[in-house]
Amino acid sequence: MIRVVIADDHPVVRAGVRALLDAEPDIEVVGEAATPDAAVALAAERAPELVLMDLQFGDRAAGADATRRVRALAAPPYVLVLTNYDTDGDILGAVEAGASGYLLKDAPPHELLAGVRAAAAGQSALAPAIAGRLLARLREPRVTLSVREIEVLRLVARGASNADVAQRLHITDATVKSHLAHVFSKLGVTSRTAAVSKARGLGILR
Amino acid sequence: MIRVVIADDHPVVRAGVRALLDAEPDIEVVGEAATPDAAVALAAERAPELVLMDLQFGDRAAGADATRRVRALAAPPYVLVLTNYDTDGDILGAVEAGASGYLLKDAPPHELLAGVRAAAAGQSALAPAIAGRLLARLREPRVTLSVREIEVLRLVARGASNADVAQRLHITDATVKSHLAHVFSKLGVTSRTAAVSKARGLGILR
DNA sequence: CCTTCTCTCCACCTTTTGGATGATCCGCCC
DNA sequence: GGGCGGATCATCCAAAAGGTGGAGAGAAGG
Repeated sequence: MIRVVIADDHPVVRAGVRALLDAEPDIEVVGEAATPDAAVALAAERAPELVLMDLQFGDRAAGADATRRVRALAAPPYVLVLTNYDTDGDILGAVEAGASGYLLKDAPPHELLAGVRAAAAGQSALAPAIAGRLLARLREPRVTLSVREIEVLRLVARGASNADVAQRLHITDATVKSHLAHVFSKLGVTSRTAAVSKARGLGILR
Repeated sequence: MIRVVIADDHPVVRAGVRALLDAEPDIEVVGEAATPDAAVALAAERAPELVLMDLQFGDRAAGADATRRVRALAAPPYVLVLTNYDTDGDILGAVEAGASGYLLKDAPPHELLAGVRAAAAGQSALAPAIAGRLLARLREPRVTLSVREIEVLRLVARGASNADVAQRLHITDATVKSHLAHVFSKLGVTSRTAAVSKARGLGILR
């Protein structure tokens, strides 16, 4: 019997997953959590084999953090991430946090069940679409922006001009341009708007 | 007995809504649809009192269109929109398409049930958070971009220069600038990046 | 200790973008 | 038919953004 805890802030989704899992003779849902904190507490208390974790709690990507904390427990259950959207940043964050697998909510039920059984057995369960993305990511040279560069880019993404950014960060606009030039170079683009677009796609900006 | 059709591309969500509704003695789920087309067909065939419609099918906001088609049927069932995100554009589109109500998937079950019963009775069912947004929107002067303007803005959002846009749309860059000038004016901004940012916030761009 | 990075900062010059203004054409509505 | 808004283009000018190059400070590592 696979004991499962469901962590998702959407009651509808919890009910759906529970309905799907309860119909299986070898799977038992032993708890539901609506918040990351509750998820960690439940995982510690009920000691399930598996936690089905949503990545988006509220508007935050707090699921990755919760995954990390669950995996840090004394007898860590496996964590299977279940989410509806699939930006590269989310995936990477979840895997780094110790998730055993990554499924999309629009996956057919049999795929969900297969993922649960695989994860509970200690195997990896990646949705095919996700696996492809991860591989693509590995092939690409890792793009790392410095803290300052991200700071600048975030302001730019909100529509700030170089002068705005300079003022807000207490630097000259020449420096802002310099940071942006580096960002452009790293991202392989030639304009601020393109940089923002690409950074979004890479999960650097939300 | 309230007869309901569920339209959502996520099997998990369908199972969840069905589980919640099936537990009620006065509600009967008479069909599930995974695509907009299937939703319209089912609505015509089963003649439910109510269609619970997701807005996001795949990556498109095809739910609004499906809502419109359902409301155009001979004996139109009420449509209750059930979605997880709440950008202003989506809300407005759904209401304009003839939706009786708008609920969020993170709403507690009793709110969902209340919404279903209200909508089936012909009343309006708006989640409080949504109602507030709509009011805020009404206070603001209506921002409407023309098809062409959105087309231009979408390319700009991907990092295209004026020349790129001009080439892709087979117009001169003077025209591109003209369109963008109008967009800036309508959105109350002075730069392309700010326009993209604001348009995203308003739900004009995804 | 010295090299080598990275991050931060800045100045000069060129290209792109935005602002202002005006004009033509077309489809739609009263 | 006249008015209106959308789409198209043009020109001129000012401002913002991008390209290039360099310099200092501190961390990493031989």
